[in-house]
Amino acid sequence: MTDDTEPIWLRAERAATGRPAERSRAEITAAAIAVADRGGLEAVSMRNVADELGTGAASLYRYVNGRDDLLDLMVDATAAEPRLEPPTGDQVADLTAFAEELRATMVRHPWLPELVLTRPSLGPNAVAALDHVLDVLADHPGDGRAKLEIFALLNAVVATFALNERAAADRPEQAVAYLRHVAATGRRPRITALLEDLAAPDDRHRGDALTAILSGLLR
Amino acid sequence: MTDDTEPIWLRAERAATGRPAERSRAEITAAAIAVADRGGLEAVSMRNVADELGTGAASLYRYVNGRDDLLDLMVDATAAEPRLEPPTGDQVADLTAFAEELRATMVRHPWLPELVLTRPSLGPNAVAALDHVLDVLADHPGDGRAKLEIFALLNAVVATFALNERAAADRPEQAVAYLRHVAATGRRPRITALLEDLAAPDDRHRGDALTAILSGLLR
DNA sequence: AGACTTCGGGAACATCGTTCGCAAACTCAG
DNA sequence: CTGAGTTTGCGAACGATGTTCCCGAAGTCT
Repeated sequence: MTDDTEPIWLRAERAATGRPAERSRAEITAAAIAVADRGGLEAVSMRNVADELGTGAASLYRYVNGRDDLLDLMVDATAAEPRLEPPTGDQVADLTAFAEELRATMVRHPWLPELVLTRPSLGPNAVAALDHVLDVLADHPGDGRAKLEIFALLNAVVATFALNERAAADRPEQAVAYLRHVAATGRRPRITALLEDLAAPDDRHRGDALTAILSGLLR
Repeated sequence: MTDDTEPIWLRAERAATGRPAERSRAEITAAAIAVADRGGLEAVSMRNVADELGTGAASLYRYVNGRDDLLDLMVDATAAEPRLEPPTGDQVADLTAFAEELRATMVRHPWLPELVLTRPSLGPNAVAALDHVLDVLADHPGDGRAKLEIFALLNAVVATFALNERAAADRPEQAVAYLRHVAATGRRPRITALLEDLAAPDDRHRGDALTAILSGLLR
């Protein structure tokens, strides 16, 4: 019997003896991701995922300790999607390239930013990505703690951008509705000016902010 | 009848006519925060909050469109806690001071980081905080879009730190359990080295990373 | 005083995560 | 080949959740 308090990555997938399992963790993860891609995070219920697989909901508990495990598996599965190019020597450029891969993954899976931000857990694929970032930062002075911090912040910043971008795209008026009301009161001139800037066309290209952040962090 | 698609801040609180309400939005928000402070976010159910107030669960829907509204109210209520000191001229220092106030608020309300990260919404108190940041950045070149970005990132970074800090404090072994296993395989020397650095005592003082980020962003 | 409107909240509904228990499917020792 | 042992699949059930309905109670306004 495997310890239930261990992360799922350390629990044995199948038993050597007894009736063989009909499915694998990977299949279940893929089904969960399919459901999420189609209906968002809230659609990822045990019953929905089971339906996607054509099984009963209770069967999932043979592969996973609960819904949380499922979410962890989903996150780590997507962590395999970014292409990890060999370091070029330009640390900031390498990291922004990785960040762009991350962003593309999050566009492909709109439910991902929320999970990444809420659920800090490192699975095998996330460790591979971390290893890649450590590779890029090999020549960088500073201990592992600082580099781990950079990795965490890179993920968080990209996820935050992705989340905000999506919110602005899905409900454009809702996002600024209250700001507009505040501006209308005339009591906060700085907010009013801000709204005028938001109305202007966006000529900045994405990634500027991230480059600035990374430049600061790498000192 | 107020439009249900509007953010809650634009919906009238009480009706002018008819039976007067026995409670206020503020009371309900305070009850929800009390429940969350005591039992975490998942304890914030309509029934629990109603119990805290001594009312029925269905009554809450007279004040709020649903649980999501309640969460928005909670977030904005905490946005009033940070003290907003007048700008000194040192932008980075002023922003890190604000960030420290934010962090303290999140320590007081451990459920807050998750909401801040997941739910980008600006209520009256959040707008006041934004206004303060705009005040600090008054002399800064760059349009409102960039400043709004700085505000969003400031919140996100502080919340990310708070979340990770809490996870590390609550389940210290769980966080690195899998990393330790990866190191034990010997197949990822960079991860092994990272773990050794993590074992060493932490001599960096908090806020270094944020200062670096802000310096980069403010160029 | 009567029409009107809002509020409080018990009851009910759909859905959720999860547990239980048992029949079926398989491995392995003898 | 057999039977003991182990694991899997999963229908049924439990408790908790968010939310809606409905109606009596409690006010305001003409």
